[in-house]
Amino acid sequence: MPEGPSIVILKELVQEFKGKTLLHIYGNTKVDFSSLENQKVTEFKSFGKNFFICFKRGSIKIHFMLFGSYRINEKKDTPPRLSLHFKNGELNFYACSVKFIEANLDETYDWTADVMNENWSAAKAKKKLKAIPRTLVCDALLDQNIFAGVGNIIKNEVLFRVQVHPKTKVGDLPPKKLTELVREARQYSFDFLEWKKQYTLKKHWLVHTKRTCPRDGSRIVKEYLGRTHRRTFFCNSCQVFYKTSRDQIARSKKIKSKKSKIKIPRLDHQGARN
DNA sequence: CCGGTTGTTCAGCG
DNA sequence: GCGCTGAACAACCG
Repeated sequence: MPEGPSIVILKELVQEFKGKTLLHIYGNTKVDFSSLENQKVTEFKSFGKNFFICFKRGSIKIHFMLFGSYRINEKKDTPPRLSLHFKNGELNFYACSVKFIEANLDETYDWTADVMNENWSAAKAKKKLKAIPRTLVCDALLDQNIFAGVGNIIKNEVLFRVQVHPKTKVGDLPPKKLTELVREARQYSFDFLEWKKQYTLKKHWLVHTKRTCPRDGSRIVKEYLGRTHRRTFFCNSCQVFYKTSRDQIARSKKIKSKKSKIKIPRLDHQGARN
């Protein structure tokens, strides 16, 4: 449920409650929302993996984390974290993080960072990436300040699509590849949205949970990579491990300064395959 | 029945 | 006080 496109689907599914008056709200959340009763839902919004139910006096922020779920006009057997009742139906949320935001959402979030948003800015994403050259691309794609909405599946699929090895550092990407990566993060998210709606998302996975590469038939590698050790699937022969010569020089200088005579061979710009 | 996970926060460490 | 890391949390599927 949790990646950005799934939240966009939720937003579309609840439109019948837009403008409707909240008659009753309850749940096992610690936050008290009773003051929102008899208030009208002004809007539903999404930012990355966050879902918002907006009222004049503030917004309920829902994050589904890994296990959250929802039901529209039906209930699950377990008690809801939050349940909203309207004249025309009900909205139930389970096992999710719930918060109340009083501040104006437009001023709280950088909407240019949301890959599903109409205000998404590829240029700003590139600028943010250039500021963190030593970060691995697999971590950069999961950075919600740069690619809000991108999750682990999208990360894996995007890296395969642009043929970049997950351990490549952001600063080692050739400029064209950087551009491609940023474009694909948004593009794949919209493909994800369409396939999810058609219930054919899994069928379209190229590497995520796969065992063989659809491109050259070689074995797909599964490793737990990056700062948060997330499941990463990739093809070692198709996805290029970029390493700039600058990196190589810096390393060889360091070694030389320690009186070592070992010469580090310079790699060309295409870099070494792992 | 157990192991694993589409994610984030936060305590505890150096 | 920072940046980093692993633990904790949660529910459902195979």
